Amino acid sequence: MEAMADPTETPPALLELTTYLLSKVGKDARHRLAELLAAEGLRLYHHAALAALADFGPHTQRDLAVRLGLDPSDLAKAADRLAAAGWLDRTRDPADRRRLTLTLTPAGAARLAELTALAGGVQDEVLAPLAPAERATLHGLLLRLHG
Amino acid sequence: MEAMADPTETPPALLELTTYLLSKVGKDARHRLAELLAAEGLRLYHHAALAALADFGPHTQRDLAVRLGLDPSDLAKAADRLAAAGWLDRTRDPADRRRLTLTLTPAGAARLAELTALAGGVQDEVLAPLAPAERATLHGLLLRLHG
DNA sequence: CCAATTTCAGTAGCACTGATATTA
DNA sequence: CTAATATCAGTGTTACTGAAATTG
Repeated sequence: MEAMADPTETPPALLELTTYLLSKVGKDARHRLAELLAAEGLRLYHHAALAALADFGPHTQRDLAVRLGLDPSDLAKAADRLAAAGWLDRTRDPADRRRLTLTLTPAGAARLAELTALAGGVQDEVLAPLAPAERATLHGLLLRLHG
Repeated sequence: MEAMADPTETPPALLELTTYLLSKVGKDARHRLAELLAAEGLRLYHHAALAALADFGPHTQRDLAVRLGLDPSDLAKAADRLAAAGWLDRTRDPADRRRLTLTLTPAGAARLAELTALAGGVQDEVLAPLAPAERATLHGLLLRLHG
């Protein structure tokens, strides 16, 4: 007796495209983390913003938008959210009163650690099919593509 | 003299996350192909729909939506576009007149070949930093994650 | 009367545009 | 007066929701 065809099977022509797999797997990973963050009223770029402030120190809003590839108008809203939660301080630059400087607070650093742990959990799920050495290989290849 | 810090550099904490890289690289690949397709008035799911019909034969709209993970209402519009271009035939199932069966036309098969070539070109760009053997490794790992 | 398929209309989230106020 | 920064309001696209029409 012949096996029933899987009605959700992806077309082989697409599975042969590495870019299709990249897009699909990446979307899935992003979606999973976004769902967890949404449950706490946060978005992926909130995490990215906190990480950037932790790794590179204080930024003006403009500089942070450039670094993260976000629109300045969208970052303004994100900074509102993060400042309201007490995770960053927003202070006028005395030398140039147009600029707002964003600085991570200790509470923000603590929150960042939690979000990073959350992201790590999602990563363990997504990469579960791979052995540790394979994960390292994948990571190295993706780093080269990201550059 | 110390080198100037790159103001667009990604936070290391994010670069250490494989899921971040997957999401970012995947988004970039999808975006590039989507732009090329948009220039011809097409979306990624148009390509996927044609590929599914070529690989698995005729589908009802319902079945095709399930296979591609699209919403049936969105697929209806996509089928409109593809039928209007003559790339698929839409016929009522005589046995169940609720169902519309989608069948790829020769013109649709020809168009699919063009779109696949387009996708291959994007893939060559995206994967340019990798040697052929590395591309094969990446592809194999992504296939395991996709399952 | 209920369920499945297709289709249309409308909603929420997200990236982007344009315009404005403030300051250099 | 021009340019830069931050902010606000609005647009277009995408994915999703709800409902209607047809048929089983």
